[in-house]
Amino acid sequence: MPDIEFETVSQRIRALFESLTRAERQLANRMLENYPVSSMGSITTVAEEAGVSAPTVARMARKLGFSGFPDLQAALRRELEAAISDPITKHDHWASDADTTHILYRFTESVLDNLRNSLKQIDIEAFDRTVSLLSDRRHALHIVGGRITRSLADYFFTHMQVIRPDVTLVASNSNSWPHYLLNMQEGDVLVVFDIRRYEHNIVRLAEVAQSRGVSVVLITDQWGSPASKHSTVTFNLRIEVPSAWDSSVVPMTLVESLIAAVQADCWEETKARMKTLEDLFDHTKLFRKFL
Amino acid sequence: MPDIEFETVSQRIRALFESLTRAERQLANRMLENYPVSSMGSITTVAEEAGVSAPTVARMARKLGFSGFPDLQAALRRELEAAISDPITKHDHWASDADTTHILYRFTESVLDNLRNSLKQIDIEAFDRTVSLLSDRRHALHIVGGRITRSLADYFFTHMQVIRPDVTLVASNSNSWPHYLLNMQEGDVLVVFDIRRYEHNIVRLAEVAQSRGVSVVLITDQWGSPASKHSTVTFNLRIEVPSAWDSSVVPMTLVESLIAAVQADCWEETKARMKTLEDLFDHTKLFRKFL
DNA sequence: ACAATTCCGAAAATATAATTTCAAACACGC
DNA sequence: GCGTGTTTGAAATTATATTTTCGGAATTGT
Repeated sequence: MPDIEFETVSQRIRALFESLTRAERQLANRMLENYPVSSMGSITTVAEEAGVSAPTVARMARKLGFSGFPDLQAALRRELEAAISDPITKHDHWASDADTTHILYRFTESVLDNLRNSLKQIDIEAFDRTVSLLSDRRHALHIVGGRITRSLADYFFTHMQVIRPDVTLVASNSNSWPHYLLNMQEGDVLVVFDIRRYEHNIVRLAEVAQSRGVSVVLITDQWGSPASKHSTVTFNLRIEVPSAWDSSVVPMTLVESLIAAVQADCWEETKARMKTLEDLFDHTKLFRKFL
Repeated sequence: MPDIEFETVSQRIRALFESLTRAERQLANRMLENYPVSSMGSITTVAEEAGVSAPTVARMARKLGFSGFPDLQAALRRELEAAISDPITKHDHWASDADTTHILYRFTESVLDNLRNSLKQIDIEAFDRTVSLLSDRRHALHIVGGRITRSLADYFFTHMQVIRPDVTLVASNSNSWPHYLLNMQEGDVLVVFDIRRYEHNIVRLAEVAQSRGVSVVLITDQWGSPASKHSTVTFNLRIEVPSAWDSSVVPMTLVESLIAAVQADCWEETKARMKTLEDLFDHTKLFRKFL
């Protein structure tokens, strides 16, 4: 039986997380996922599902302050019973307590909404077409973002650079754009990020690029950047959140999905490139491996 | 395993109720009361709580079509898992049925899962504490990221820079870190992004910073960067997705939530700063307004 | 009321779960 | 790199849970 009665097991796991070892953290993560049902089976089952050994589970139970695994389970059952019989069960579950008004909760709800609404509107055709454009190593890829979207462009660039050769990040300072345009060939691809407070220069860049035979992929918001007049494919994403700024979460999700899809398309080459990259890192000792 | 797959245990109990004997009915009633948690303990406990003997419970499990009591329990766990996760998951069929195997769908589902699982684990206290740290204009704020998280750090920096003065983005090239450390005062705040393939240098940076009296806020993954030993607050976020890389969507959501919260805290000052920023943009015509 | 039948739980037998032990693997400081 | 302390799971051990057996109690039909 635990010393401190009013804590839930999940709270305790989170409190002790830092002091847990690798295998224990792996278990902790599994336990918190689908909590608490994922810990309701036998110690063997729980261990297997978390990918650790039974003794690890037993040790964990002790660390959490229980006399053993069965004791922990009993606590979980009591919690579950309380939670289920509680009329306020409707409570969207992941909001542990009465905090539905907390900014973190409202913000996340809003992001979840945006994700669902944006993604269901995306034309799979358009997505696949974009993936082919990005996978085509015969043509160079250029990426550009604006004041805020610069980071997204940078993120996209960092990954694409590993996946394939001939990837350029266009500096966000528009003075040097003519130089970049000079290097864009017919058939090249330009990925443009432009969300509201649309930037005039970016629109012009897209226009010029397209006029020179470059395929323009535009990632913009639900209202649409004027650059869409000059784009081959356009993605309109939801970006509104309870904040003074817009959210880049949905655009980032799209970017990562594209990365995942392109990477799958070019897997053989990407694998080789990643291997080389690893070697380079090892060699230059830029960072050490952990875990 | 039951013959008929689509029935719930409770439905089966009710269907067979008439054919049950006295002791069995007593047990059945207890099982349906506080269903299904009341049947989650050991057979002995369940029997005791229902006021019947263990063999009765075992026989009951067979009557209900299971191979034994453990089999029944497994079925209950599956039911419970489905019942608990469904209301949250709301598989909104936002995809046109056929495409549930498409990478875009799978990726987004995975992101949604990560969001729900990460956010429900965040300690609201820790979040609020971080917001106070970030809102405190008496102390400078430093931000640092690694190879991949650099973009995130940059994104965070871009926004915080507008909200408040004294914000520094620490260059990701570790050669210059001593210079940055030199400028960190006791009481300053350092926000560190470090997700897996943890970077040794970053861990050291956190260590040195903390030893010099700097509050370290660490944003890491579910396994936890070693830097957490040197941090004041740690956020463990889920980053696994069906891709060769990890996802930064959840970290970005946290970053944006923090931005929104800090901005609300410092609203008067932020509003003034945003106004000034607008004027500066107008003046230098760095970009033109649309909409 | 009294067999015949079914039901039920104590106790034994069996199966499974939980814990402990311990040696190999690992991370970490020097 | 090299030794030291920690972590970890396989295997052995112990504890517990589950099932089976079986005789007495309850129920039913006549």
